[in-house]
Amino acid sequence: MPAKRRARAPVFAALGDETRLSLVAKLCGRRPYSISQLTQGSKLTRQAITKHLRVLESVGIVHSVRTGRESLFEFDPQPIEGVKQYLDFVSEQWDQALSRLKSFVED
Amino acid sequence: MPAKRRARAPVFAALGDETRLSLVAKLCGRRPYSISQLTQGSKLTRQAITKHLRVLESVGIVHSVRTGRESLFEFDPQPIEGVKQYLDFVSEQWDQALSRLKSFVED
DNA sequence: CTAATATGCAACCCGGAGGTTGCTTAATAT
DNA sequence: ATATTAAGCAACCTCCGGGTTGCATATTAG
Repeated sequence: MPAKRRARAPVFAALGDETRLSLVAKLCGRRPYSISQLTQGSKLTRQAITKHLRVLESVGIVHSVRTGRESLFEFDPQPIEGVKQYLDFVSEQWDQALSRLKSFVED
Repeated sequence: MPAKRRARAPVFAALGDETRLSLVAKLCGRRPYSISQLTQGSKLTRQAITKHLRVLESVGIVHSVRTGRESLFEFDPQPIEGVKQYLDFVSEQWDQALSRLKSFVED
């Protein structure tokens, strides 16, 4: 279980950036976007966006396929699901702790 | 909505570290821990642990109360819940995208 | 064939994150 | 009264993250 926790930190870290969060928001809603498309509207450089995409890719939130002269990025849900499980675990532990406290006070 | 997303990046970032994840895991399960207690078993210095706790505190995942000569840290669930909402949003968008793709293919 | 477009690669900058050590101060135990 | 124990503060170090610029390369448009 702590092994799983260890594996999740990088996913959280990858989500810990505004730019990457907005990339995820775009990619989870529609099909593949090219790097240029994802750069449109951003104040950042194409290279900066590329770096962010590689970070997301490194933890499996996204994957890329090179087609012709452009590389298309697509969302991948698994890591997000994993991380949600961890958060559910935390919430559950907390609820149980509250329950224990409550029954202790009532005695 | 993008304003909310902006506010969530720091929470994800705070969770994007193994040490802090394990601190959260401890704190969400039982009541207050002092800094010394949280340092027990860790290979890190008390000061390092303190810094991590301050990071968690800065995004509201945890709060501290000074009692006597020790300061006790306690878990706070709200930021985690907020972040879960964001992840649920992402999952939902993705599911909808899949649905649209499916009905497109079926036509 | 040539120009334009989409990326990749590498060097470089800067600031902050994660960690340590050393010293000080406050509270409690003896 | 004194020794311990719990923390806070500050300086310092190293390394990586986020960004940029510049140049090279591969596709595709005309």
